[in-house]
Amino acid sequence: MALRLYNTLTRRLEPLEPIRSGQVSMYTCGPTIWNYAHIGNFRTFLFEDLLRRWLEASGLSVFHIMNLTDVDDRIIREASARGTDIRSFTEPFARAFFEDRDWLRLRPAHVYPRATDFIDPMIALVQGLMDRGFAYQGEDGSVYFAIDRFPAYGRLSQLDRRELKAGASGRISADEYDKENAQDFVLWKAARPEDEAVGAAWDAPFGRGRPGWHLECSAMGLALLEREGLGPVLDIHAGGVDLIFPHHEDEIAQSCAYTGEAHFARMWVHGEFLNVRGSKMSKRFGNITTPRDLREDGVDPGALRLLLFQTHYRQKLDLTDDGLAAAREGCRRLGEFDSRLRRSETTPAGEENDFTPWGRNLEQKVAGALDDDLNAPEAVAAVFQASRDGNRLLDLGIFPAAADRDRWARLLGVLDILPAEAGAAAIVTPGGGSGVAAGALSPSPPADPAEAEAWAVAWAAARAAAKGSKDYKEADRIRALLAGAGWEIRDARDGRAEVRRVFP
RNA sequence: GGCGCCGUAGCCAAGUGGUAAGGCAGAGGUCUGCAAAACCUCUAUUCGCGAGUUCGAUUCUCGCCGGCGCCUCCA
Repeated sequence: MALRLYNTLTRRLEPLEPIRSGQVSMYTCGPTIWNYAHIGNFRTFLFEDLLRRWLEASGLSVFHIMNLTDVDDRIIREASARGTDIRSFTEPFARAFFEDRDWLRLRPAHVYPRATDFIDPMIALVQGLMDRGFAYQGEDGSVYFAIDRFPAYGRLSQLDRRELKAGASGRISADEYDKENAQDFVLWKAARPEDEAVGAAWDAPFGRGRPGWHLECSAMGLALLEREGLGPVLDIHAGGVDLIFPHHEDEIAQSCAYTGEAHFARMWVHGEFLNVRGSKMSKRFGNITTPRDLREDGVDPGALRLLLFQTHYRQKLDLTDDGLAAAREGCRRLGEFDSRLRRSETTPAGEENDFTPWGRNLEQKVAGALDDDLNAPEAVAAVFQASRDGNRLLDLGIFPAAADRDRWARLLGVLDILPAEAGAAAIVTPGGGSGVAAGALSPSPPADPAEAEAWAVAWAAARAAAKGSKDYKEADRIRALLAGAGWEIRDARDGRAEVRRVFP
């Protein structure tokens, strides 16, 4: 394992050195399930997926936690407006999130803790912080974290070096709560009638209320680490750049003040934002794009993964139609090569040919790139290069050994950027047709998929016969007819032809 | 006001103190009856602009111009 990652905590590339040899604990901040997660959220999840996969491909055993935030202001507001409770309101969005996750081929985390299932650990954490003097109760009944009692506060975001402009973001009114210091953050929010109405209030020794957002991740992370016997410190904590401050800063303060450890996570990694056509996704701009939107537009998840991996995770990325189109074409090409490689003849094991260095080279390039702070664009470049070189070797009649194929499959399995719909091909041999005369075939395909394939194959055979008698006009007519119905014909050099369904 | 990021071919995007990966698009070619697919060749003497350090800078430093993010519950 030679993976180096950019650690936000030190602002340097650092080798990943797991606390327990061979094992990595990873916590990634998940979605707030108040709506459909958008493609920006998923860009972060996608880079985390690559990290997860690369750790596993490197032989590490990963314990991956992703939380679902199912109680917050927006959820309460929306549940309230619909006259329902927060659980019923969030449930469909949790399901939608898992659907989108699967569509984008994200490897499922080992646990998806929901905030409302971890109220007890949260209360214990707040109580512990109060007992240790890090937290106090305001006159409004809410409990706050006193940042001036935690000297390390600001280390992650370099807050000690910055001057805060109160309310600069315009997102929060500074005097909404009763705090000692304007920068103190809330751990436990005293219950309001609106909270009670939607089931967002719980009893606690310090008063009825609900958890603050930052508290959730600390409490769930620590509780799950303990349950798994993994100690009080995470190896990796990841999220989007916007979470550095205040979310992750606050998590560190709460967790470390509670455990007494120097770190909540040794390595903090953050992914950059995805913009859509030049601007940040926001309701105001009406440019929220979700995976389901893209799916409806016929975007292939493999192409989308390819597109996002063609830019480094710490670089801003603009999602555009041109980019999607380009990725779709690149993805198609990789898919063509992949199926060609799978179907090719094989060189016996132990016999070396030009495919042997091909495989070694691919492996070395991809591993080198991913080890270097997850340089996916470079890994993708190596994959394209291998696909071109591989096609050339196959053109020359040089075939891969099983080991070469396995290498390709394993490395592609890490990136997972092949198209979803490959379009199985049926081979038509001249003379081996069904014997059905072209005149007897229907010009339009049957609805049933299996019958449609038989129909296409029969037409292809008829075309082969026409070609055999040099009736090119008829052959071209049939090819056009099939194309119109969504079937593509490719003639091979040996006179055989392939028919395959084309997915638009 | 504070902290920070970015500006590389028509578009997207890696990268290095020693002279520019990869993808898409485009042009020509090989193969083919013609296509498709695949492959080959070509497409930035140049990395926003200016100055400095250096034998040498796209890569380091400073300034400028342009775009962007965070600054208390947004991935």
